[in-house]
Amino acid sequence: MQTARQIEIVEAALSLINETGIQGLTIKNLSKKIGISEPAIYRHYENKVEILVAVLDSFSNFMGNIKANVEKQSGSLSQIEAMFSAFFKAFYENPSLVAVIFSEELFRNEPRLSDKTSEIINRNIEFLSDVIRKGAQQGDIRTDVPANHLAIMVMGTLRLYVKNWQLTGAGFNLKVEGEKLIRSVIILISK
Amino acid sequence: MQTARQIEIVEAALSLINETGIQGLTIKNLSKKIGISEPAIYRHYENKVEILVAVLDSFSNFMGNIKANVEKQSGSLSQIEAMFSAFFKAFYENPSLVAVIFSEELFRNEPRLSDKTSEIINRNIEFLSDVIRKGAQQGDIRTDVPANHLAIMVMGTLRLYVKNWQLTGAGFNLKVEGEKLIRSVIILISK
Amino acid sequence: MQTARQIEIVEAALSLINETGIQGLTIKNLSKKIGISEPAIYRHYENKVEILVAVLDSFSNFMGNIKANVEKQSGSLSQIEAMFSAFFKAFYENPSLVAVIFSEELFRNEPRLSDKTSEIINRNIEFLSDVIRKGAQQGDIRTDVPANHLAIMVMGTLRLYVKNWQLTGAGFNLKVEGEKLIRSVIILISK
Amino acid sequence: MQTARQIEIVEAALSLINETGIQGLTIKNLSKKIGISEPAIYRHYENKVEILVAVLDSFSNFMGNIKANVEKQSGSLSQIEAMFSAFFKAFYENPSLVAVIFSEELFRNEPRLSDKTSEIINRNIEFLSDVIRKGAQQGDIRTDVPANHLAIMVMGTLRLYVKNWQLTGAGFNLKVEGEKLIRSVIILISK
DNA sequence: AATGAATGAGCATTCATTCAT
DNA sequence: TATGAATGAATGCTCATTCAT
Repeated sequence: MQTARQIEIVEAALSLINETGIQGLTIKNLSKKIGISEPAIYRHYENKVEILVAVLDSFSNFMGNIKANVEKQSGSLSQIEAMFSAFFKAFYENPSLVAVIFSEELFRNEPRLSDKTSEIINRNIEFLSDVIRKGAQQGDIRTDVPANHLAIMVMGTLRLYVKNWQLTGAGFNLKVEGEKLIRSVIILISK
Repeated sequence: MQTARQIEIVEAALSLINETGIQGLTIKNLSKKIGISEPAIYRHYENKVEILVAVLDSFSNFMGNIKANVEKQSGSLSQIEAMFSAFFKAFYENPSLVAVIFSEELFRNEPRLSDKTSEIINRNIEFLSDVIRKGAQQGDIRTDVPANHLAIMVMGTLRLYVKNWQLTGAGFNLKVEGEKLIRSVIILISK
Repeated sequence: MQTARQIEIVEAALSLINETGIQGLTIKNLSKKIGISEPAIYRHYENKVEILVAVLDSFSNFMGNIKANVEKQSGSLSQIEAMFSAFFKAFYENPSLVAVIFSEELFRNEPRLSDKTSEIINRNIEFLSDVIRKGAQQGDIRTDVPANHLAIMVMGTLRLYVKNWQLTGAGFNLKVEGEKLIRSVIILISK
Repeated sequence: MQTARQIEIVEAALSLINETGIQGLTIKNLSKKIGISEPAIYRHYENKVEILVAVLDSFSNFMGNIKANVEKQSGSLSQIEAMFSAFFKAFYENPSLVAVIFSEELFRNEPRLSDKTSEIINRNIEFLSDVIRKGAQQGDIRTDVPANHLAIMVMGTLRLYVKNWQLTGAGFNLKVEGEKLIRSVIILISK
């Protein structure tokens, strides 16, 4: 379980990553943002890597929640639609998350972080593959293309779209425009 | 024009990024790799940002070359196929490039770098959109989905696939497996 | 008088010094070893110096006990023999003590500690000098060499031998080998 | 070979150890003493341990020189006498060395340093044992006590005496009083 | 008697960059 | 064209100690 301070630290880290990139996530900036001294941070997390692990874990949980909700939907296409919607909504409301999902390059030096990162990506693709496979069995999704290829396409589309949104400085309405993209994706993978 | 030393520096930077991530690209490491002193670097590039600009420029040129070749192909689907093939081949033979294409997160602090980065991404999507639009006009590519959506899907698929290849430590044959993915993509976007 | 907790702290400090050197004696390590919080330490000792003073005092007491027992022996040579024996036995059974006896270098900054340290050394030499002087008067110990010189030799021999034993990682049997050394020392100083 | 700056750093380290103990040997103090910035130190030594290694090496060389001179003497007793004399003279003129010879306790955490330290001690005892053994063969030194015991006694005497001199704050004339101690030692080990 | 939370001061080290040669 | 020497600013982290509870 996380203490209130730990949650506060993770949130501060998240928004710091969002504002200034991972490079800006220093213990000094973190402590300044929270309004405590630098050593105080170490009372709550053993070191910086542990904080990033917590950030990734919170992101992982957040993903898990989305999936849990998505699975309640009936029909694979509806599930994928719901998944995209949930993602876009979450990123729209909490842009900090975008920075995390694309921080893999920065975590490369620390095995614990890079492992967690690729684990998250793979779990998402795995999940999507399952959904698609079921949809194919039920006759909703096309079968002339392997399910894992479809999964990569769907996930890759999502990622690039969100990334672009971030690069434009949230220059378009991710929720609204995203809905349109979803429909295009659905058309493409439907039988 | 670039001097021999400048090219050497850019190449060293590229392979350093590949081996140790952007974090490992320090002037010290760079000079050690080339076998000159640290200040000597500054004889050839004004500062570190300038080196990264040169890295991105060389990547941009490399992209331009691919596109020029691709345009010689007749038929939009063949062009997309050729583009994918060329990408996979290039990344396969020169994995350092992968690190650069996903380094956006690290360039965020430096406007010149982040601009160049998003410019590269957008140019690629733009190019793909054009190709797709033409293909749609010629009746090769489906028209029930906007061209720019298709472009994002195609480009997003490519990116995520290459990223995954990198994350697995080049754990599968990008060229061979990539060809299969191309075929799936072609199936999806064909009329 | 010392409370149970105070004794516990001194003992923990002693074994911490033995395991990791004086550098490893931090309030954090100390509290971890005892199983209480860091501030709790300050309930029992005003500060770290006070703990070290207590450690030195306990060492001083331990020395005093040895001497008291030694003085019951009749004959100076037997007393010296007994003293050596007692030392070797004590260090053998409680290697932590060795670290303390050679920690002078680290106590230099704190006058209270360095004073206590040199006081312990001097008291030992003084004690030995007395024993030797008496032995000389009784005709057991040679008189062609000043008693205080003999005392330094005897004490110096003891220290270096114990130090070596520590440096070898208790690589030989201090009690058994020590007995042989005692005999050599006795031969040398006997009349 | 050492550069002028490296020698300067080692000497500054040595005198810093002498003045404030090993605890006072920080990069900050070191750079302040030399009059350069902290990072400048790292241009000349890779890290702090490397500086301490250099300090120990210079001490080791200094010991080697003494021994080389000592071996020119004819007769084991003269050699031991000369060795003591040289030691006392060196410590008297350069008290910083005393701090180093007794810093073992502080080097315990760093294997490279603790190894070097015990190597120096053992080499000295070894050297003395050899000298004594030869003296015994030539009939100058007593044979009723093992040579290595005599070596430990001689070396231990030296160490404790020098230590005491340091603890008294150079409160007596090490050279003059030392000569007297040498004579006592010689008397004891002579046949 | 004990603790969770916090802190000022300090530490070794790294970084991009500059300057005299 | 290159280098040895240097630096200001920063980084992650540790330490002994304090304070409110």
